[in-house]
Amino acid sequence: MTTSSIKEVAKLAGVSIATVSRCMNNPEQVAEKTRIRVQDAILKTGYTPNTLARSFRRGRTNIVMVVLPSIGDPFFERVMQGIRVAAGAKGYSIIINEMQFNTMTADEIAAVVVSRQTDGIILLASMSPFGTEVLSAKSHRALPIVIGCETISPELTGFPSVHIDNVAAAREATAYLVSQGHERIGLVCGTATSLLTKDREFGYRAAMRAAHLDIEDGWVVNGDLTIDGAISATRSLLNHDHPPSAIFCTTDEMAIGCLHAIKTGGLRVPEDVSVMGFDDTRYAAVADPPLTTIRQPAEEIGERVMYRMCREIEKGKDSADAGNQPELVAHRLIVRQSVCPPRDRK
Amino acid sequence: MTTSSIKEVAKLAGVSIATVSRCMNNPEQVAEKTRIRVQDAILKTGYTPNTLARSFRRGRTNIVMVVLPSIGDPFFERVMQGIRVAAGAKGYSIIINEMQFNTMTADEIAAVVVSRQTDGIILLASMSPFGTEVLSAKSHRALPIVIGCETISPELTGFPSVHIDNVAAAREATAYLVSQGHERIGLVCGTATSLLTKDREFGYRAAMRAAHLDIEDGWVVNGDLTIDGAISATRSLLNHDHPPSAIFCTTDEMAIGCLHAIKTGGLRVPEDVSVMGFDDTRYAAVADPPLTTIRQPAEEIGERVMYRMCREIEKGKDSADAGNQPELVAHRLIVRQSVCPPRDRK
DNA sequence: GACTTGGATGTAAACGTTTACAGTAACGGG
DNA sequence: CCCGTTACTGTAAACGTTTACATCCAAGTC
Repeated sequence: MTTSSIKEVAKLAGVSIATVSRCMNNPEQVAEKTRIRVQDAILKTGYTPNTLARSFRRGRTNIVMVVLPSIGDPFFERVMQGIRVAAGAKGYSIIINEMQFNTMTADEIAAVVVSRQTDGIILLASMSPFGTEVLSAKSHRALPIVIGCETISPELTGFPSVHIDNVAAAREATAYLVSQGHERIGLVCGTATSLLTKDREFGYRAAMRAAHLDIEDGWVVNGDLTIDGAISATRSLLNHDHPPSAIFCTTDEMAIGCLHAIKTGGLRVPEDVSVMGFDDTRYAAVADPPLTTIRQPAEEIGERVMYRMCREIEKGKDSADAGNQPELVAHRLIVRQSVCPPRDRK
Repeated sequence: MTTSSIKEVAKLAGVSIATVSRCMNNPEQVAEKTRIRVQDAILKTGYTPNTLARSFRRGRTNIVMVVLPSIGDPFFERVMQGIRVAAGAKGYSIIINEMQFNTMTADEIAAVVVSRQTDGIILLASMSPFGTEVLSAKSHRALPIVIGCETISPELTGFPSVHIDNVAAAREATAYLVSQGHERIGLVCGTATSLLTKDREFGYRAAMRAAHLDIEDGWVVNGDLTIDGAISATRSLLNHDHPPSAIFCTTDEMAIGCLHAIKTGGLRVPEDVSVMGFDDTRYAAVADPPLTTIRQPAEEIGERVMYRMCREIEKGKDSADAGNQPELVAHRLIVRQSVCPPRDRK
């Protein structure tokens, strides 16, 4: 059965197509009795508007795309949760695009931008400077972009964003380790493309400096954001001439791998080595031992990012881009059992 | 700067818009020298086709939607991986929709179906019978639906699908527990809406029957597919008058919660209680102890589902629906360290 | 009763493509 | 030299909406 269009509804109801269209979009403009006649006709024909035609005509889709590093990340699940409630409230649909490693290139994103399939893009993944270049060069028309979670990098300045203060949070986490008596603290950090973990690294270094503690060569090592990467990173830390008594992982995901590597190496957490995570994903509390970590208000970030996006879309092209200060949200240190004072206090 | 359309390209190149269109879609139909002239013009104007207009005109979007229970699920991440490579190879984009608990209703899905925003739907989540009813009732036009992972339920018969044999896999898992000497085996299963975990429950029961083992009241308990749910489910199992010596969780996610509940209850895994998982997510190998589990070839499922979808889309409406046998893929028992013979062999 | 007002509806253009069809020019064979 | 063929290109309609504008009619207003 072929799908029915507005024309058939109009014929059946004995009105023009304009009236049918008005019934759907501005019901208050049409007289009550014709309105119910039209609604009857809609029911009878089983009519549903062709979204494609509508978006085409309107020039907007009411869809926003969110780009995230990877599906299956327990942290972004929480962010998405927030995005979804906000989107629902404002009548937007969201589609998700994964930028797994190199799966989705900046070019592809730019293609989406330019081809007007979405009204805006929420970036939860960091893009290489090259990527953002492409993005701004190609998208002549100002398609709204809002950044979430990610720290603002120089190239991204000018885009609105909402995130925690990653530097401060990492400083705090490191300071907590120091306050427990640790002096040899290692870092398992992310790849160079992940700006936000770079910020955390920066915070860690700042805290170490503030505490007048040295960072020996080989104490900060790349865990590449995966469990396996964190495992080998941790092993190299444990094999160090002066192995750290505490390890700060810039991500809970990596902390999971870190715990595993320490335990399979025959050491105990936290008695032999303390471990600190970041994010507070749902696995943090059930890790063995439960992870001491930094909690991000992920749902809140999601909601605020989406609301911000709505404002961007609605304000259109006219108003000048004033007040693009990043919105900062509050993080929180969650103390569980993966950190304790070092054994060999010297 | 306003976005350029095919018309401007045509004007600049001194040809008609039809020729420009042909250059993009059937380049072989246009003479070489005009083709390069047009391509020059495209470059100069920075023209990119308006996807919305194109999809509208063509009546297809080259987008398929995949519906999954939840973003942030480490198992579906692997399936998505497979889907993505297949989609890329065939020139499709995919958009993801999460059916978190009741977030996305069958009605909403049906709306997408009917409003022609996608060329097909891949269902990785089970839908209630009610849901599928809605789906088939509302989608007059035959929009392709392919089911992945999920077992075929009676209501879904007729839709193509690819998945493992969940019943057999669960039977095998249970049989392995039995082979290790366990006689008191509990089950932490999913909710009633999750058909596939129901199938696993069925397999468990079949294996118990085959081994002439009783299932006492209270030995199968609903873990509701979450970590927290599994924790309370496990606690109730441990408080049972005759607590099981082994627990089979129909999902690795729940097994993680199960491990945690056992260990915080002061018991050891596997010495006091053995635990068996299902899925082999990336957390299984780094759990403490590493989980013995059933591995699903998730990437393969994804790829095959997507290829199947392509065939459905391309065959169109004409050919009869012959050969909708579910495609079965092979699972595999992965033995790690969360299962050992029971202590108190009787 | 003529004139204004305003509410309800219809008419038709427009959005940016694709594509059936028609048209043109060049060319080769008779 | 004419005709048919081929290769290319242009014309215009169509896809299903939305919406500016025109039209119509009933109800006031003086």
